Amino acid sequence: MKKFIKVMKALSDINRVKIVKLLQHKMMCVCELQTALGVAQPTVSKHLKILENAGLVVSKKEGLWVNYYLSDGSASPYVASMLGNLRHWLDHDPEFKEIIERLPGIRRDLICNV
Amino acid sequence: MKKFIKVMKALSDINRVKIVKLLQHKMMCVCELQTALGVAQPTVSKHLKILENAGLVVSKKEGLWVNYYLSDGSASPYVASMLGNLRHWLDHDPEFKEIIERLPGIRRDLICNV
DNA sequence: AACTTATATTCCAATATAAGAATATGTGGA
DNA sequence: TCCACATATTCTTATATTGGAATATAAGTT
Repeated sequence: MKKFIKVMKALSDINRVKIVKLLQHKMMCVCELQTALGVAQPTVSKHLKILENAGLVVSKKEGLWVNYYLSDGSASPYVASMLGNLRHWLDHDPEFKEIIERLPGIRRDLICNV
Repeated sequence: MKKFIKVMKALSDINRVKIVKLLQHKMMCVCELQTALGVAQPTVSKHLKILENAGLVVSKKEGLWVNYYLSDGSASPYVASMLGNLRHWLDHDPEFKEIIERLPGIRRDLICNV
């Protein structure tokens, strides 16, 4: 029960849903997500923590960066189902398409001082 | 987008999920739901409004009572999918089983002064 | 070790949510 | 019309959530 509510809450925020949709295209670090969403860095970190806690995303520390990926859904059937559905849901939503179109230009080697 | 978030938010509260699970068994009026959940009547009414607004339940006024039913899912694919999944999800959750077991004894002719 | 950079955490303010008490609304019956 | 009842709404309070500024942490570089 708690698990289910956690997943629902995690997907109740537009920025977190945007993160999920973004991660469908490629793994991303915090600063890339920050640029894509246009919010402060701590805000992104906190949203990611909520998503990770719900089992929707996983993180892998790689050097200075922390890369975030969509989870494989093994956390729970709720996660698996929602990630599956979200693979096509909202694809035609203008609010998303705009971000996804900008996505190719959002690269850490342009944002950060690699 | 707004529609999706609305459905997620509606299902982010344990009492509202309980209402959905209860309505899977039979249509219910507010006072029956109130008894099943053990909360104040206005609380139930407000939760029902949120669920109805998300398209998850529908209400039909019948005399003095307002009966609530699960919606047919036509409101959106999100509603259809979530209602479909919730038909089996959480069935074995102890917090739910307890309520569902009490359900046969919760009848408006015993609660209200018909 | 000192410095830089990416990310996480803490703290605070603004806003949203949830709950119940009190009240309003609407319907049926006397 | 007046009353009783089921439900909805309003109001208030307590709590949760969101966001950003400031700060802390961790890793790489020199």
